[in-house]
Amino acid sequence: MNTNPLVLKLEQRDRLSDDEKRVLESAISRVRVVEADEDIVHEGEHPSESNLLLDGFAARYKIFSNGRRQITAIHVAGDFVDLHSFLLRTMDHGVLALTPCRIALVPHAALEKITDEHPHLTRLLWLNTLIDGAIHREWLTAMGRLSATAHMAHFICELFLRLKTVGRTDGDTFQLPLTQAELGDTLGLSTVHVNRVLQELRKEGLIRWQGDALTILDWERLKNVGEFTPTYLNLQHEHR
Amino acid sequence: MNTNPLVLKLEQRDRLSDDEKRVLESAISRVRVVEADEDIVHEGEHPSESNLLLDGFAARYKIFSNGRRQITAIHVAGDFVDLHSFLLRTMDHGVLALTPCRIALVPHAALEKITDEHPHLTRLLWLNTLIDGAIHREWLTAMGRLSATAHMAHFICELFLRLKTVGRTDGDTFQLPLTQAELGDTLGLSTVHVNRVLQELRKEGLIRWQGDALTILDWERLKNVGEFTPTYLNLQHEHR
DNA sequence: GCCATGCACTCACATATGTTATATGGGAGA
DNA sequence: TCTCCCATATAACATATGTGAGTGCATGGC
Repeated sequence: MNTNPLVLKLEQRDRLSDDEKRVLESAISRVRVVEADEDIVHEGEHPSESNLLLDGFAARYKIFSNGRRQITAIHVAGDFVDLHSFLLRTMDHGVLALTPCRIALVPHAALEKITDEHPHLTRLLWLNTLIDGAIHREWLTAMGRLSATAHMAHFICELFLRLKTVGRTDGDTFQLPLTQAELGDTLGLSTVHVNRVLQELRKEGLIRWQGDALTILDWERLKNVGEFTPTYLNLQHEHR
Repeated sequence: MNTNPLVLKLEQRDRLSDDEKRVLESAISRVRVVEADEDIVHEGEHPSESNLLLDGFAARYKIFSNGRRQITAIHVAGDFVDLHSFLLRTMDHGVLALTPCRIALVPHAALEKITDEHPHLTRLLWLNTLIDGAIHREWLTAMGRLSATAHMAHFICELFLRLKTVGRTDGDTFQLPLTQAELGDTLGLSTVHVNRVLQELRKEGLIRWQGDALTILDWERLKNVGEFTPTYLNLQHEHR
């Protein structure tokens, strides 16, 4: 199907042949739905298939014994939430559905077959995990060197662009179905401080956020506050 | 050669055939030396070869306009400091030599050939970048949810284990050739606070650090302070 | 129509970490 | 041997962010 958001995402970065699209499509063994607040994959598991998110929002997370939690990635349609488990084998983190999620399952056996027979497609899947890594690095620098406000602005800019490449934005508005507590776990902040920071962005006229709908009111200024440069998202079309 | 530290590193995770070792070896076009404090790769570049670190310490980093810097990875012998540039194309960060570095250059054309002809070896190279990603995630949770002291302890534990897998430790001692300022850029702390935290770890009898030599005096307690669990380093031997 | 629940929001206060400044000491070069 | 320089170390103070507690508003179940 044309609407597979992974295909959309990959086609932003390189050309996919019809044959490759067919191979990707047929690698899917089945589609399932996971309810909000349920784990898509558990930490410590040894899965035999990877999960491709078709619809919904998901988060990779680690928890400490004392209950503290850190979200290390937010995933949207078109993201392979645990493609790495194909080679890493043991999940070093859990993956949580933040909303109801529609998920395509891709058996590791099918992935192995792709790596054996389709070098170019393999490189694109590899690329996919490399972009995850680039995002991790960007988050690291944002956590380490940006103020809480700047970090929040940066996060909003990133999510907007990522959703846009898979056609899930509506003008300057997108769905942000996270609670402030979840946002805190994402940015490494307390819930109270998340709230403070949001008030500030609103007061400055940079964003509106009501219900699930977040609207960017002033992209230029938001980008500046968050010192956001999207190079790391690799949105260029290149032969890979 | 047997001493290629990348081979050592990969063999910790899966079996490498003699043929694969030969292919890896012959993918190297030449070896060069980079002086301490020089860039191995510049941000924004579009390199046509990747750099495999044979000896020395290197760091991936991003800088902001105002001079603030965040180090997103520390690399040691056996690490491919920019294998991802093969597919990402544009460097979204720089790579700095922290000490004099001996580096093997692997042309992207050679990597492309490997992906065309050696699926299993390709998976192992992919795995290599996935481990980088796993380390990024671990750093994210450490930055977001650990105190400065715990974060430092965690970092020391990780570096020790990574050096150990490539045979660069001496008992409980290893070379840590970073200044406190560089450590600060790594952990997202100020230099002053790095110093405070180090005093604390010393006072607690957890580490000794004189010159470049860092000795772990009490592994168990250091591990506990840093809430360190090495799952994410994927040190298990598995078929991949 | 009531209650329980979860979430956004606020306040007062606590503290980890940043900032600026200065002192000390060792190594590299003249 | 004498500087100069850089890194470590410490102190006094500033501030961003965390903590604990509580309010009020929706929403959904019964």
